[in-house]
Amino acid sequence: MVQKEPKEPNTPRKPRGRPRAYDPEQALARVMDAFWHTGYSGTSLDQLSAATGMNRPSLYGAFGDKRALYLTTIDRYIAGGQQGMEQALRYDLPLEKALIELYERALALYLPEGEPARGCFLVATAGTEAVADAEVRAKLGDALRGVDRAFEARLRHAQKQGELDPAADPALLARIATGVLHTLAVRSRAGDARAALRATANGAVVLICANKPAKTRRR
Amino acid sequence: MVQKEPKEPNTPRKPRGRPRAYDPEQALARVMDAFWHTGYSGTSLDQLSAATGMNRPSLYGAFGDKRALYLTTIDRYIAGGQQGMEQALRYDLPLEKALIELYERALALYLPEGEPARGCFLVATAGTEAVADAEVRAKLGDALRGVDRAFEARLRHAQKQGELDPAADPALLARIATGVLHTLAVRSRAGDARAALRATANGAVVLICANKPAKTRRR
DNA sequence: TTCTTTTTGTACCATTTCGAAATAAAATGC
DNA sequence: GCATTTTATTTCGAAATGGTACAAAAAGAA
Repeated sequence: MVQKEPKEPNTPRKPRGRPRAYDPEQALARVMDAFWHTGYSGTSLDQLSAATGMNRPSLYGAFGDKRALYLTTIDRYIAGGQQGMEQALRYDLPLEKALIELYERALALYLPEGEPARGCFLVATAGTEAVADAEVRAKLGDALRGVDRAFEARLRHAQKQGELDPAADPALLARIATGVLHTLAVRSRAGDARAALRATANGAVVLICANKPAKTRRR
Repeated sequence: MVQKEPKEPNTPRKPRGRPRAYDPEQALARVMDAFWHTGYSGTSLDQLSAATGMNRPSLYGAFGDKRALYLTTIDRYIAGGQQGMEQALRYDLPLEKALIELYERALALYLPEGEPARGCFLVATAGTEAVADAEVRAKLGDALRGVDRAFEARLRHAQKQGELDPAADPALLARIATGVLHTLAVRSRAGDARAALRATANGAVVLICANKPAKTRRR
């Protein structure tokens, strides 16, 4: 299943049959963009075909039917999101800076330069399908909990570093922090400007970090 | 266009032709439920027909095409939401109680007893269509700003009452408060349990109301 | 009763959509 | 060169979808 690139000096053996004319990774990215734009139900196989340059049978052969293709893009997005969060939630910076960095990256993802605002792929597409599709719902739930956990770990770290009141509840603050991502996701798709979203995020960061240790707290 | 009910002693004149076999209000409610469940693109006219008991031509005659019907349900939801917020954001209660009351009502809406969780109609359906449909996007944006304004007005009131630090930023706190609704909307569709959502909401209320006036703040 | 008005219900149509079969093409291994 | 393997392209077909035409039905008006 996994295909080594010819770049790799390992297993330079070429596969047997006709080489594929597309890059699966790139095709998946295009598919994801299409779903991102018009949602799962709102995107036809023809649109996916046009977006990838592959025709329908190739699409089908490579990734299975429409739903399987969608589930694959979900996994892809979740994997990328986890990686992005790890990179953004800088443990070597003060909590406040790290959170601001993360939200800044989220905004870059939700509002790509020059393109229409698209928000969060999961919130915008999986959120819609989640009620009628248990598997999508499960993936969405797992992803959300993963984000919560990443925030919580970072907040616990800050708490140990003395940046956060020992009495603060990292699990709760984490869910709030995730919630800020959700509202950014929703609002960006609703047409809110980048500056407004940034102001909301920055304000939320102040609020989350306001649980300073008692010493520093008094004004 | 507007039809007086025979209940009204005013204009008891019955309309001219064959009486309609459905109640438009109830039909719209059923249509909204259907869209709520599977989204705009994911819901076919046949499903709407089945949900309302009306056949397609009647649906078309009464509300126009599918998109017009959807836009009507959006307006309906927004109107109901505004009314619900006014009722929930009790000005006669302490801010904290009022916010908890509001989130409790939101949860009742997002997780109806005995039925599958459905979240917020706008976030779940309009959010998906918003990128490709400017009119939906505009309605969604207006609705979000309306919620923000309602929260902000309530927070300003609390500030005047001395419940909130005069230095607090009601506009910002309002956007956070709306954001809590957004995360409840997303998480409920992702399958989160009511208790977990309630805990998140209550915790957020504490955070929002933490901007107590200086006198009360110490501790 | 008969006519008019409005809604309903059946049937229909054009298009889209998803999927699959069949065939052609491009590469490797022998 | 020929067989084999894998992918690409064309084509087809069944079902679903959104929308509409038209006659029957149910009411009031004349």
